[in-house]
Amino acid sequence: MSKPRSPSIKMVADRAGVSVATVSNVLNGKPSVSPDFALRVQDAVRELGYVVDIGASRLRSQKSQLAGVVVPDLTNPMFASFVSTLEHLARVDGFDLVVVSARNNPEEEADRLRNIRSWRPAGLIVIPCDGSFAERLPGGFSAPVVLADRIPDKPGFDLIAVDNSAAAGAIATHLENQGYKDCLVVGSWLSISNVRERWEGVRGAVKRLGVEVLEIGIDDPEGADRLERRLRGRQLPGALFVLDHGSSLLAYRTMAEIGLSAPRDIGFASFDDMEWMRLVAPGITAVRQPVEDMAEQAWALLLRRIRGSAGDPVTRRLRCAIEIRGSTSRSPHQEAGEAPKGGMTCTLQEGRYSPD
Amino acid sequence: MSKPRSPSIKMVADRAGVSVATVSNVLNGKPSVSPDFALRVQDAVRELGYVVDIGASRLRSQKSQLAGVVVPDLTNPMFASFVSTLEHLARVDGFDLVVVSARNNPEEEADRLRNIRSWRPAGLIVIPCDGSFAERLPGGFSAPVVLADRIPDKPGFDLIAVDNSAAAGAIATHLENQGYKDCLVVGSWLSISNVRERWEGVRGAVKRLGVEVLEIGIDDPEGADRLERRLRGRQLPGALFVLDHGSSLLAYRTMAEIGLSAPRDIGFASFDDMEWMRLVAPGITAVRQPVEDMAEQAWALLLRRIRGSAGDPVTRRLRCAIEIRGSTSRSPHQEAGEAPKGGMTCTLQEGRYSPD
DNA sequence: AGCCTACAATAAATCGTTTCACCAGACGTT
DNA sequence: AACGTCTGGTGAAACGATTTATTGTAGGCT
Repeated sequence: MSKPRSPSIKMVADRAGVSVATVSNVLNGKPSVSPDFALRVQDAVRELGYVVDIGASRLRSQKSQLAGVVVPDLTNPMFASFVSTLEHLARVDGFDLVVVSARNNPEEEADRLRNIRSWRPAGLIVIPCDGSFAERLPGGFSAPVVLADRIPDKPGFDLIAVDNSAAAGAIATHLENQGYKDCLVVGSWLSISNVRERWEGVRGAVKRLGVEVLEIGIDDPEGADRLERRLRGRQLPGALFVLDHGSSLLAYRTMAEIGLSAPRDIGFASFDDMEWMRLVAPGITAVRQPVEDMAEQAWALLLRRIRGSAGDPVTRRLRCAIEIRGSTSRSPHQEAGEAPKGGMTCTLQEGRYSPD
Repeated sequence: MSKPRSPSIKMVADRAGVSVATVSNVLNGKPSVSPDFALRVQDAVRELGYVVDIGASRLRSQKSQLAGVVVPDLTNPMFASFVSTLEHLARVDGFDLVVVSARNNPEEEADRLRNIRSWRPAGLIVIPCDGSFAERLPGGFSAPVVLADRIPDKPGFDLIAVDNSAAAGAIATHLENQGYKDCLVVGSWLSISNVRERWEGVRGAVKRLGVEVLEIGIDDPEGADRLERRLRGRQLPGALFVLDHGSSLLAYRTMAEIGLSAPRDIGFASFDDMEWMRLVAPGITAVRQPVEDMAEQAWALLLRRIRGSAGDPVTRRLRCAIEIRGSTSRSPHQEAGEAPKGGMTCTLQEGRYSPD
């Protein structure tokens, strides 16, 4: 018993009693094919359960209906919903997606990028692992590439990101207005552009608030130790502002282990507003990023490039909202750890933050 | 200016001064090609930045190095890490993945399944939306299919799932042992097999504990209303046990809005142990599913089928662990809402749960 | 030398499509 | 009737790879 092959266009043609060219014309909605022939073809297609071989189709027509997506980590909820939105949009335009995760590893990213080329995608959407992305993009890659969320060191790419600096600055201003004197800013790596931009946003926004930065890496036990030692030290900072999701989880857990509670012992704010941040009591003040918008814009831009729109690389920055919740409150009535009541949402106007 | 095409094997052959067949032999590590020719080919490959066209390759060799993955919802962290693990494993075996999300919609799932056929994947791993999956699988689909996490109504598929019944039963027993008198069991849809199995596991495990079930759907405002009304009613149940992640988020939020706190006013336990459940204070008692194991086994099984292992469909059940935390505690010292200290992990022995 | 074997390299067929050039016939015009 | 002009349909050539069959060459053996 030999393996059953999928029915080919030739079988359809035979069964319908027409030529393969006619079948192809019917399937691609070409004009100039008579209604009765079209019907016969459609019947044959249905009876055989025929579906086009998209690989062969692309090979001949040189038109790829595939886009590649590379993200640093699929298990990060933000990237997951980025991909999910992207996939939906792409399908609407008749594109399929091959999604790969670089698992926060530049080498793995380079490998995936090389590998993805062999699919001959029409375009790529990439959230790079780090700034040196440009060096890892295989030379002579001709399909358009749109970067999202993070900026590479070298310019020259289309880019959709959020206004990290303004959003982080707004949080810092909020902390200052709340009366905090100093703030420990924690992030994974400053070599990741958005973390760096957030840190710079903090520094640029405040003058009275004393700020200090701590890099703790990604999944790095030594970084976790450094953070714990810092939080156990005598000079506990007034507030903690964490610049990315992974670090937020770690920091919040570390605080709990030490026995620090926000806002009682220390103020706590985070970039990346995750589901759980409004479930804990009190809720955690955080920056909410417009992930769906980012995906939407990235796809729209890529599609334009695929369709052939030339022109200089575009950079677009989307505005974030900030969610003020109990974890940064210094007014006594919030300290009791009452039920998280949603808090307050602030949209940033013109990149500025209106004081509390 | 015409579009630059990717270099083809022919260009490599020309540049190396050999035939295309030789290039192919070198690239596929065929024996019987002299070292100096191999070297010349490799040089040419490097100079041109050539990568094989995987579509053309598959077309000729009839060997697909692609597997399809269909999940109900990519933004569910459990499925996200399932996919992430899968993707890593597949790459190790030289496979690529095309991942699609059905967005909890059976029709969309059917559409994706049809569409994915045109890629001629070597196999499929599917977490079905609901029990009627079998009817949506396109007829005459010849590649092997491995289902994960959820059982279809009709048997006949390879299946990797967790032992829902035993794990849910263990939670119920735990609640009973803690002295709870009755428990409201909440899940999205009992038509989803694992939710149903969990509910049946609860019913089968306990005799003294009074149980009652409530279906609230997925993203259904009316279901949310029903839950809220039930929790505001006079007869507040002693405990709440939520059977899936989406419902857990909703239930926990609803409790907070009403002003109910666990375990003070009501016991609270959940299937699906998510990051945030040990971050809130007190931590939430939950079933921890072996997602990575599930992905591993699913991939291993699919690979065996792809390689041609015949035989009857296999069903494998993996054992869960349960995390006992403060949210179901009736001993007074935990009520204070102290820092979540990790709680206690229980591995289920032989599917039985040893009492607290 | 003559013959057989083993090895290296190649030419050509093939996979499932799309596309291009062409063809037969119907139709309209003078 | 002779001549263009559509119209609906087909055969065959690509696309970029792998695989099979074939060729040429060198070496070993009698």
